[in-house]
Amino acid sequence: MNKGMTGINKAKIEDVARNAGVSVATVSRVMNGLPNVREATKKKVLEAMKELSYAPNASARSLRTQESRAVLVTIPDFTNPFYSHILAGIGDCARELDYSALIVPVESETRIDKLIKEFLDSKKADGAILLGSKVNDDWIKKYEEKYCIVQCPEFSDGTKNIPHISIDNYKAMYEMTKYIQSIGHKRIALVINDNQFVSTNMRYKGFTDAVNEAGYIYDVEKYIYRGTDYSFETGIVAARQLLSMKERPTAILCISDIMALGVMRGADEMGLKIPKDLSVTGFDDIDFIGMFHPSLTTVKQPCYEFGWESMKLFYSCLYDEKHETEACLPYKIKIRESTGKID
Amino acid sequence: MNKGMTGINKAKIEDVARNAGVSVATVSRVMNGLPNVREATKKKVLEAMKELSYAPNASARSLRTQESRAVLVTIPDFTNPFYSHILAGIGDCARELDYSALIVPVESETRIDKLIKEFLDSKKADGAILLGSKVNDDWIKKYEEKYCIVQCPEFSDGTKNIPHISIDNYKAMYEMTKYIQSIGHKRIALVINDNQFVSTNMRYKGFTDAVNEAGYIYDVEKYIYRGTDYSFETGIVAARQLLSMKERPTAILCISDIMALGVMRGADEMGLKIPKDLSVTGFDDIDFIGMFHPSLTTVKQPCYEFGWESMKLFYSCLYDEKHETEACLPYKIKIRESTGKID
DNA sequence: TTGTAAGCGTTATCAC
DNA sequence: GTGATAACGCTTACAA
Repeated sequence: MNKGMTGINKAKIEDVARNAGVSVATVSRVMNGLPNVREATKKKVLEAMKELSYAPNASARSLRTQESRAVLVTIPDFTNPFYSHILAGIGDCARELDYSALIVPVESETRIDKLIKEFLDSKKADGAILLGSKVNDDWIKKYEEKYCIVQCPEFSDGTKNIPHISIDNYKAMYEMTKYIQSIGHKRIALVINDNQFVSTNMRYKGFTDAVNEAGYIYDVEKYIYRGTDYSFETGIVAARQLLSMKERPTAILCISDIMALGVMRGADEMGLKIPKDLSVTGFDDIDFIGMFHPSLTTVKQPCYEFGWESMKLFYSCLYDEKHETEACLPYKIKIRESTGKID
Repeated sequence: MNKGMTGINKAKIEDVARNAGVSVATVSRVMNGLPNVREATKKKVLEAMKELSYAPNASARSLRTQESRAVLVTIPDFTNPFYSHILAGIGDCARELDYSALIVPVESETRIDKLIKEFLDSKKADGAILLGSKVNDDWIKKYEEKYCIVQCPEFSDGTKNIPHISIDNYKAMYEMTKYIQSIGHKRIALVINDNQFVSTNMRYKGFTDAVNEAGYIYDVEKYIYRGTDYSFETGIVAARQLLSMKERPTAILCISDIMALGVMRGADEMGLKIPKDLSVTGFDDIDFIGMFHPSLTTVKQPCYEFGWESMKLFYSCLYDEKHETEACLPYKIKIRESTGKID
């Protein structure tokens, strides 16, 4: 290294000790707020530290204490706005707890697997927060005993006892469906996908239960469109298909906002007005849907809190003897212009 | 710590050495790919490492080598999609170079200042990549000699000699304006803001130079709206004001996509059709503008590459005796539906 | 080609 | 209350 090598003239604990006329042990005690240091001594040390603008060496400390005070965060897709607020929450909370977040983009399960091994075994991080775990990511169990792992806001099926943060996806979708029914809709469609997220399954169940309870439609499945992703294009295609049924739905519920925007576009192409001819709902309440017209009725997920609470839970797992293993955060149904009454 | 404390039974270099029947020095040589190791010895060591699933302790290594192999990345706003691809680029390249990215959200200059001091002085990171530096962030100079700092894609005025990555904002806006003129527009407006980014100033100059050269309007400033941010709302307000002038502009250029979307909304409210009555352009080409109608003509910034190249430049600053101090990446003007000919 | 040993900057266990 | 000093796990002269 060229620069940074300049660390040569950086003050170390020994320098502070000499400058304050005490031993390194005392300096260490002051730094770490340990008891049994006379007030006058403490003051001397603090002054010496300031004078030398001393900063303790993180590696030395980690080596000695066996903790890195860093957390590995694996993120499937940086460009998905859904994760942005989560990262912000993790980042802010980590800072508060004096932890560093090592945020690493990963696309495949095998890569996450390797990454965890690499970062945790080498003690670059004390544990991990995994964003977007798939239902069958059972390999996570391997690490569960050795390390502190938090999953957010998805979690794998075989790891329910591993700490995780989420909302009650079942209840959210159930409630949304009930709301749509309450304003008169009977033929209600669902746009979903075949990914491996636990949230998808839960939302599906919430929807079908609500529909079946109402008893309006006999074959729920006829009104379910399954895409392969959460995309705008999938939404368009879904709308085209669902809206050309002979008995077309009067409401289309989507498991993502982006899909819902696609559905609205598809409906628009077919000359349908929202919400007069069709009600549409999304899921997530991502930032930029505020720029669309009509504004979208959706389920607001507490993304920033997802992040913040994940970090807190992570910390608690590491340091508290007794700690929660999961947290279910409150969501909020946001009723806006894209849904309306049926006469 | 509860877990992670389990590091007790982790293999260390000494264990590998014993297991392979060699000294720790030899194991270290093998690990680091140093020459002068007999092939047979190397094989023995590699086997022992695998058998014990040995992972070198990062802190010990950092302490000894005086390098953390981590880079601090300060990001003003996680939720701004513009930064997402940059982070992805940094993350991927860092991984390639075996570096960790410590991504920290920061809102104020003073906090960045503190953060740099804290992370670099304590050797948590070997240097920093600063996202979104303001023109007058001259405090950065303090660190320039001691540490490797890269700015991207904005940079402060007094630090032009400090490594940075960007596009030629002047040229991009100049070209865009020329294009708009080439399709017949004479009264061209600009929506800008009073932030402290160097890119804003450059785009402003590019615009005014192009307009003045053409000589269509005498008072360029009359057609410039200055907001306080890059927001959708600012775009709406700008449109309302600009479009109610007695000689209203036939084209409105914006320095961000979001603002341009706002302008389109504002124009829509006033009953104007795009591009028949008004041409609109944005800047950035952020992902989700693809979902808007009409599709937006804009300047595509190479965000992922911004990130990737920043990381490469950072690395090069650290390890290459001779290295570039800046990189100007190619942008691309994307002509879509929001701009059209004037008869 | 390989081994020995010093040292990186802390923390923590003893003495005093 | 305070001070020596032995780790923590690695890299790297220097010796062999």
